[in-house]
Amino acid sequence: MDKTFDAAEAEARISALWEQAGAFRAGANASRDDTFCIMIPPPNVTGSLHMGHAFNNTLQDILVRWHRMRGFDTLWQPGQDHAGIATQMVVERELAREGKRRTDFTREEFLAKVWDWKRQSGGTIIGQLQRLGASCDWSRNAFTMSGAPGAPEGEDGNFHDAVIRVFVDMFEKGYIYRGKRLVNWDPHFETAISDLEVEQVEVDGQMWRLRYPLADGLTYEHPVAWDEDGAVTQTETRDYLVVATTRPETMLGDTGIAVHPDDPRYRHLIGRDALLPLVGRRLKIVADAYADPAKGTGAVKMTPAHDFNDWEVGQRQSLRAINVMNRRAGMALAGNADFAEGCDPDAIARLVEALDGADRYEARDWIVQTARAEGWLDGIDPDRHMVPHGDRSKVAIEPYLTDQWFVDTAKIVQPAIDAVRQGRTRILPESHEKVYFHWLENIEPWCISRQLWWGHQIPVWYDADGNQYCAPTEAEAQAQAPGRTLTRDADVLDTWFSSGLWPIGTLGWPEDTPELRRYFPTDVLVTGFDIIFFWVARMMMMQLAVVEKEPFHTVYVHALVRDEKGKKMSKSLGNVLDPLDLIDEFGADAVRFTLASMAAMGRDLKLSKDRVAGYRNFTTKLWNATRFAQMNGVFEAGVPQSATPPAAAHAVNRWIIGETARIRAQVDDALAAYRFNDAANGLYAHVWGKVCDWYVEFAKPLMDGAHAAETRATMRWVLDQCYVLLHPFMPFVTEELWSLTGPRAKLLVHADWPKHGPELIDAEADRELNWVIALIEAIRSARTQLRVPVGLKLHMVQLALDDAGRSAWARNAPMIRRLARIESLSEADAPPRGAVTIAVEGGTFALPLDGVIDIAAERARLEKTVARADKELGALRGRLGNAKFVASAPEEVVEETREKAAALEADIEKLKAALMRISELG
RNA sequence: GGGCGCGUAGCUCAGUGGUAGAGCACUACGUUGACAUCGUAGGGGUCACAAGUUCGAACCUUGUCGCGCCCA
Repeated sequence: MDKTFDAAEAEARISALWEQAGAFRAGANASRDDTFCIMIPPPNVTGSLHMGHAFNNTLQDILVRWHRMRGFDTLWQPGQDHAGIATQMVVERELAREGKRRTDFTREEFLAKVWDWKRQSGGTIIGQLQRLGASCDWSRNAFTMSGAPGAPEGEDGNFHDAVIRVFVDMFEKGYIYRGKRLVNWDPHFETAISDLEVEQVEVDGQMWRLRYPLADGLTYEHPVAWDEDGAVTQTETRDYLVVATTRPETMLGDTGIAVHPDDPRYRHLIGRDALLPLVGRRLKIVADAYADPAKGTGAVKMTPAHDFNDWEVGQRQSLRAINVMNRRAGMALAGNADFAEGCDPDAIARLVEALDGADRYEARDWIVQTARAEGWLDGIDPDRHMVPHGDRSKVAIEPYLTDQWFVDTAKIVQPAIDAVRQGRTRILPESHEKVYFHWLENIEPWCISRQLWWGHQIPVWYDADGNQYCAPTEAEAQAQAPGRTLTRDADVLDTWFSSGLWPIGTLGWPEDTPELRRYFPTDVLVTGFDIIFFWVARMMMMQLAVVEKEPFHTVYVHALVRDEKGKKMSKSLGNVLDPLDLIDEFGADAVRFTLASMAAMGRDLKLSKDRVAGYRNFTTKLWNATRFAQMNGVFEAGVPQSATPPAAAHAVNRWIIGETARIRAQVDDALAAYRFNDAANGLYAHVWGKVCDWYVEFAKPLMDGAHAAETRATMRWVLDQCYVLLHPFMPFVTEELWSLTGPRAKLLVHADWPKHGPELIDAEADRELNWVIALIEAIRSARTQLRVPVGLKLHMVQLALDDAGRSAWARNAPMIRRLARIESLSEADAPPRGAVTIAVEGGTFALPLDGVIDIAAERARLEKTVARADKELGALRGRLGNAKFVASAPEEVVEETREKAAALEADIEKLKAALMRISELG
């Protein structure tokens, strides 16, 4: 064996080995009826692996490998999401390089280009997940557009069928409708997007105050001076209202002005009119509590077609909604009958001339300048406010009035709420349940139509009268409309509509496949909280609406590796951490182990490269423990290799066997509770802190002599257990070590997970080895502090020792002597002159160092130790002296405290005696 | 404005009532039958602050300060 594990060389080879063996196939290694199924959160087909993916998939892989090794019939279903906008964007960008636009092609031609792109670049993330070691059943890789019309060969799954079936099903149940509503319109992609795809961005903008004249000679009194108590002392008469807006360009669509019904300034104006500057449209002044008298002038202009709040007010107050924009957020004025209605034709002509087709921001400038020139600009205030932006396009979203398809979420939300409320699906950590409930209980209709080409085209046809025919195929739609000419709705469905069906769609639904019967409902969903609404809640609603079952019993919501762009990371590290770079540098095992060890529930993780390096060192440590074993004949043919531990006689061997049983239970408990960090950290402490630091050292002197055979057998078993238990976390190095350490019936990926329990723990061996370790540590500590040369072997005197100590010494003397560098031991009643005292449970030893040690240093050492012990004893006695403590604390706590105090007292006594002696010397 | 969360060693973080831990970093020493990607020993924290509950609080309650995220 080399001195280190060559991850770069081994990982590809081992990946290929697993793949060849079909090790990840659904049901591989199954030895029982229980199934375990995880659906991968499908990454975008445009995506490449970032830290969030690495984290998410590491956790899934740990669960999957753990279950597979335990014999569950396991399926980890992989796949990608077609990512409508993102993918169309990527392909359009490529076309733009050739100076072409999407609209230069027919829809079919364009879609063929998207499929081409998908074939060439869409598999990137699969290869990256494989580098991470993700043990998905890649033979079942799914895609949310598979089977769509125009899909090339090799994309012939039936996901499209599932999506269309669900749409038709939900349409027929009345869960889906088409309606004219305000939607979030992305003027860059020229499509509607859902609320969730909108980001609020705070921008420094301005608030423009505009004067709208009152019609018919109306006036009102506007306060201009106040007294100390805020009462108005002076007013001025105005024949105009001042309204404030951050978006002057929308004023062309104004159809009213809202004032608060109780606002005394305006009460007499309610029901009367103001006049819209520029065009002279009469604006009804309406009373609506939406207008806040304390904000601005208390009069708010209403633009129902271009603002969500105004739309609500408009609905209540029967205001017209006039759309003055086109799909690109330019002004749409020419031939706009709604806009022209009731306005002065000359004014309309002027505006068409000046603004028709102008971009919204140009229109804003023109309107502000004109207002200033014409004297109705009242003023400008700087204003910091939130502006909605498209999460993909990064341009400001327009509330836009169009016909769109909606899921009437109110009708399907309740079962999704009940499922979690009643515990059929559990969300971990629980704090996220609140978020889930809050969103679902306040759910808005879900806009599912997108004005894109890449996606599942809506299965609805219209006749000349606009009647809707919803059916899975054109023929079936036609059958509903005999003799009529039908045209299909051009829009496609929101990508999340299809990924909402991921659990059933990937398993073959609507067909009744064996996989669907076997693996659905699935078990656990592992995902980041950023898509609880996008995906988790919608999957819950849709699965319940379609197949009336919860798609999974547990949702494990992990924290985010924040700042993908590295803002926070750059502070400490100076750059972004790319998981693939990290894998190149440290190996996939180290990256995975790092992520697992930091996966404390509900807390973000900030990765540091040092930490990854530390876990790379951990793989080396395990590697070298194996290397030691190999050099000492542990893997020779004569040494039994077994899943059950050898019947060992020596306490050292019995002890480490018990420790192994402990860590196995600890790992299982931690994983069952999704405490990945506890499992990983426990394994780290076991392998490094127990096996390498102590057991391997203890074993060295045992490699010859009476216990040689059982020690080799024990070490073989203990290391095997390390490989098995670590495998879900570090699959590559463990698989490699498994193959290097003897002929094996199966790959490690399919090795049996141990079931051993507390019966392997030998309490006596445990006590004995803990005593031995404490003694060695005490001697080492004393030696270092007294600057005894490391290489110097010392004689030691046993002053007093109880029976347990004596037999522990007898059995473990070679280990103690070796690790503490003790040459010989003699007994005496009193310590020799100038000796250093070593106090352990049940006894005292002395190291005669007259002439070798610094008396003052030893006195300082003892004083420090005594002071520390005294302080602790004081605290313990304080507690024991408190009658209330003894009365109210649990008995075992009191008893434990008493024992601790007694042990400390004994220690202190010994140390003080030693201190007396040393003081006499100097 | 509402909600959630965080503030523990120099750094990154564990720790859900019994008196504080890990890794890294740091200091000293070190070629002891695998490992310097290592070993041994060590230094370092009034657990943000304040009040309360309790025999006992990093942990529970309330408030304050600071920070982050989500939603309006």
